[in-house]
Amino acid sequence: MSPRAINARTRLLESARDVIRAKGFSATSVDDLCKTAGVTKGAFFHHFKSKEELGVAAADFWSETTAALFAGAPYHQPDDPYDRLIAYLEFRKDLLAGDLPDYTCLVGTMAQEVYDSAPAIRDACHASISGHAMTLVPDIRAAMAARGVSGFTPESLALHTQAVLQGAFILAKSGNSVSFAQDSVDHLIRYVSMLFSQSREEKK
Amino acid sequence: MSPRAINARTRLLESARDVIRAKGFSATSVDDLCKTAGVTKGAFFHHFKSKEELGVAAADFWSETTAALFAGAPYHQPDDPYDRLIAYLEFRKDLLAGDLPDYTCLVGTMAQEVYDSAPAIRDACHASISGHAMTLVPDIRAAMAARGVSGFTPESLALHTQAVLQGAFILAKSGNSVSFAQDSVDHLIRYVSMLFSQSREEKK
DNA sequence: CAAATTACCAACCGGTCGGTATGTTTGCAA
DNA sequence: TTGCAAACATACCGACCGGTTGGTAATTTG
Repeated sequence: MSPRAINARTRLLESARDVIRAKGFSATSVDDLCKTAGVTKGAFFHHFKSKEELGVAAADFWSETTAALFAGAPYHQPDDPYDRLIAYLEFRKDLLAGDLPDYTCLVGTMAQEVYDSAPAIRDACHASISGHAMTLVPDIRAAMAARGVSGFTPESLALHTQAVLQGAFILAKSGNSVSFAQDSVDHLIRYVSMLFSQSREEKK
Repeated sequence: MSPRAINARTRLLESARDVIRAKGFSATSVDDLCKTAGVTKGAFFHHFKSKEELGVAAADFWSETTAALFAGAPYHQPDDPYDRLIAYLEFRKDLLAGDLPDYTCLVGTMAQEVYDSAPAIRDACHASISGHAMTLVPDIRAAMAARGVSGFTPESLALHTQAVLQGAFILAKSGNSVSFAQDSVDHLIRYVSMLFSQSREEKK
């Protein structure tokens, strides 16, 4: 790929990431993206055969960049799987900074909009959310085993953390304040810490 | 208001409720709504001065109809506030039936899309979510007092339940399966039951 | 009952949408 | 140097968008 190609295609994907998070997928026009990326419409349709294909590519791009972000994050350092899980949630809470469109989730936003009109985008969004959740499963499974916790699957708890985060974004958007999201993540952290607390044998 | 008016305006709001939940706000055209409601575009702009005003009216309509639904629901019957709270969550889980667009939340869908392009709609959505959440606060507060639970506000827990539900809808849509939502509500019920379990004094 | 108001309609408007047709430029290989 | 494909740019299209128009029919009001 030539240097020019890297710039145009990548800049379009970065523009999609930013503009779609702010305006939504449907309300974002191809011209919007071209203008933001500083390319022409011809370049757009050279790299993506349709707006829908860009949506899929944007979801995949999101998967890759967020995977790199989380892989390099410090929450993997604790030795205990449970501590790593809590550190992950604290890390997610710390990410709730800056302007609203900067910390919300591209694929959560898109999935809601296109789930019945663009199945390909929806599937890419699901793969992104689910794929990220699955990175938590080994630690959840190990923590459950180490502390004798049962009654649910590791996968369901991993997905539940993502559900809380997605819901927290919606509350933050509608209420126009990040504090709604922070409060919900606090409840999630409390839930996980209670799930794995040593005194669970006390439950009736 | 004349019979004719009731029909056209209400049918437009009902169409908005159904079509927007399926396609999203931006992707829903005024012509779509008119065709679904069986009225002309002139009638649409007679009742609503803009598409945005319809969005606000649809959010308000949603608030009213869901308030009536929950007011008449059976989860208010238990004598204990905690039991009522659990019954509410079970009721929400029972509502997860039928096709996806039938049980998802109109205002959660809209808020995500329009939060920076149509503040009036966003505020109406927030009022709807928040207003419904606040109906849970008295029971949460009473349950906290009765069982000596503290460490968070009743309001934050009420909003957290809505965050989980909104996030559950996103997972259900992206994964195209209601089971994702049901699993998350199960985790929420487990969280609430642990919060108010009698053995909480065991916590370290 | 006449006047005013509301409810509604069909046709239409300027503008924007996603997408295409047809170039021109660039980088690289032979 | 030339050939050639990929990487862009320009100009444009038909369809559709939200919204407006001028008008008619029904209802309410004094």
